[in-house]
Amino acid sequence: MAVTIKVNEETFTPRQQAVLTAALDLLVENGDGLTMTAVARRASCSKETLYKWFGDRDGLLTATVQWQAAKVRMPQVDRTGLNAKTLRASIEQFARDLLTVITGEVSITLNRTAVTHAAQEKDRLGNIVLENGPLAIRRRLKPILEAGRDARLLRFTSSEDAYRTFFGLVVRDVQIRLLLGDKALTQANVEANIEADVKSATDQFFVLYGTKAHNA
Amino acid sequence: MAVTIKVNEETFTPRQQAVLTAALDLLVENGDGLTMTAVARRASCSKETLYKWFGDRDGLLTATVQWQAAKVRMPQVDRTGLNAKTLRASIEQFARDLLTVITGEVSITLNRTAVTHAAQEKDRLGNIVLENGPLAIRRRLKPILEAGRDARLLRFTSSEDAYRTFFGLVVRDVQIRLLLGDKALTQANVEANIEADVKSATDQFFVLYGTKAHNA
DNA sequence: TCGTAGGCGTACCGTACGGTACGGTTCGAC
DNA sequence: GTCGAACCGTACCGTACGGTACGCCTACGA
Repeated sequence: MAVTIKVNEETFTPRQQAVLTAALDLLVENGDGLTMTAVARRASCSKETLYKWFGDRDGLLTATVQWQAAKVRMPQVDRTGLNAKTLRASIEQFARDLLTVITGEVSITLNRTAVTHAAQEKDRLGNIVLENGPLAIRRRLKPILEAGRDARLLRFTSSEDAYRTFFGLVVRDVQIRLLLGDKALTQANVEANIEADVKSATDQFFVLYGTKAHNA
Repeated sequence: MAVTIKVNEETFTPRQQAVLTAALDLLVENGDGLTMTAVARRASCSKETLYKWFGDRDGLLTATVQWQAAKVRMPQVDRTGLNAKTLRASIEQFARDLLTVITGEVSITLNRTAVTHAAQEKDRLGNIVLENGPLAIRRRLKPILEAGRDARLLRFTSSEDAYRTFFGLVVRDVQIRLLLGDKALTQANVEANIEADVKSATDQFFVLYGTKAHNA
């Protein structure tokens, strides 16, 4: 099925990006109450322009989500000179990036929008978010994990399973609770605990998948 | 802040339950395209009756979600005669229940609805879903975990952390992918793997939190 | 038998919003 | 200077939907 996501192939003009920014801002503020009129007013452009550029409301929404989601760029971790210490540092970095992203206001908004979209038999936004979120991390993490295995620092049969376990250990119930608007999880609250959670998740991951050599 | 959720205190009449069933069906089918007219037609009742019974659209939605969510009943596990074998069986049962629930069509629908709702500054549905989903499991699992610790079968400092790790190991990225409409995760696909996932998650949980005595 | 309550079906109202049309303005090309 | 393209602002249209009103039917108690 090969979901192909066009990203920035045809870059948006600065003016268009300003419009997308306005759309995202409204999305973050008012949730799904995004109306074409509101975007036009916020971006000081005419509705006609919106329709010319993005086709229809869905097109604008898709462009916004795609444009924002593509901005999430996980720092590349190099796999040269891999040893127990650098491996752990890399894993920790991935955990940190993952937690930082999913707890961000923008990510929450995009995920909510995509979930709402998916509730109407449309999976387009969902795919975009998946592709630029979890799957992006997976693409980058897997090679690291496999390098770790090759260096006899990790042990697993399926790197897919190892990745998903990592995801679970890091994310736990944080994302779903944030998406559901759990008041007990304030932004500050979560962010303050990120470092501890990162450390804890990494530790647990190494307990499950590390070899004896991993804490050399 | 003590979020109190009234559940079935004032039970719905059979007729009302029929209406709620109709509403849920529409929710599952059409996603968020739930209109009062559609519910009225489906339930063969008048819109006026809907408004008399539920106040407004939000009230109907809330009643539907609340009523359905409360139906999710995790089988009670007794903590008498706790030993390594029964503890493992209990944990496995929780994992199975959790996975079964979150992969169900109804649960996906309710969660999507609640997320959509949360995108509009309303956390009411989110709280209901949280309360009857993850938190319900937590309430029932924690005593088991603590009993396991008392019996020196488990070791942890915070039962809250232990619970959340359990949640992560079991759910991993399944729920968010389902909510986002990931086509790669079909219902059948997931359900076929539940048993393997349950076993795997339980094993990992015991590796992390079990004492030497746990596999007696 | 009559009155009343509950409820069905339908018509109706108001509004919000997606989408279109159009006049007016800016600006660059020639 | 003139033309045209791009675009702003606003007015406008059609429709979908939340919410209300009302006429009619049925059941039931006096």
